[in-house]
Amino acid sequence: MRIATWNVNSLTARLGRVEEWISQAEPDVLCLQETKQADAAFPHEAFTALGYESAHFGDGRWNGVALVSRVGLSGVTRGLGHEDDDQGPRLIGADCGGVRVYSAYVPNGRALDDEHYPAKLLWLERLRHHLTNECDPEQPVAVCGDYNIAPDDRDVWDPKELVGMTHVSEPERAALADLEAWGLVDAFREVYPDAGLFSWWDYRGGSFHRHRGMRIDLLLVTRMLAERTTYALIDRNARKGEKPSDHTAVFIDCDPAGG
DNA sequence: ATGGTGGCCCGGCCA
Repeated sequence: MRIATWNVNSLTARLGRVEEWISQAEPDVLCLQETKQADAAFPHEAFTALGYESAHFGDGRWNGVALVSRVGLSGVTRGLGHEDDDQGPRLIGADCGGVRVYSAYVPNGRALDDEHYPAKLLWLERLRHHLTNECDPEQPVAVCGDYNIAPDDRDVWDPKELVGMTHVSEPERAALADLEAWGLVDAFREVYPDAGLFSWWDYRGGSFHRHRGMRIDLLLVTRMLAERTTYALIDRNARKGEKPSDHTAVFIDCDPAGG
């Protein structure tokens, strides 16, 4: 079972690239972030034509997350299930082929002294509570998306340039560690220990060609799913060519039913 | 050098 995640930075602008990538990579489940669409604008029929079901959670200009699956899609939940979930449509979950899959778009903290920074930490804490309430860490669960956190210094082009900035701060990394303490594993990192493997590159200043990026798009999976993961890839090709997103697609291959 | 690129939708916000 191939599970992929991709922050597409507007699905309206990226639909052609997404259709092309699905046809070529053939994911079983694709988690999308930053669709920047209202539910009524989401192109379900484009995915139907490729043999996929889809579910979306979005309200217009900002944020927006979706699940696209060819192995079933049921039990859809939208949001954090918290009455003060006021940071926009950033989480959608569903049962896909025996795995509870979530597409998550973690808020960007902007800067350590910005009000959005504690809001980001709060959102991550609410995500952990939501998972605790809704899921069993002994079952196959995959929480995939744009975390806007580089888990450690291997995941940024130059840690020295990022001291004091968001995405690398100790509290953000501690929030990620809290999710891992609940029972999640960074599946890509289990396969590749190398530094310099990135999933996002700024549009500005030729960052992609200069290898100035970060690995902030993560597939966090429960232990049993991590143990059944056979392959992982950051598909850099999706960051190349005409009108790319600033993120590329990342996927794992796993066998949730097998050993 | 306090910029730069790209998406929203057309001035300014957001990443």
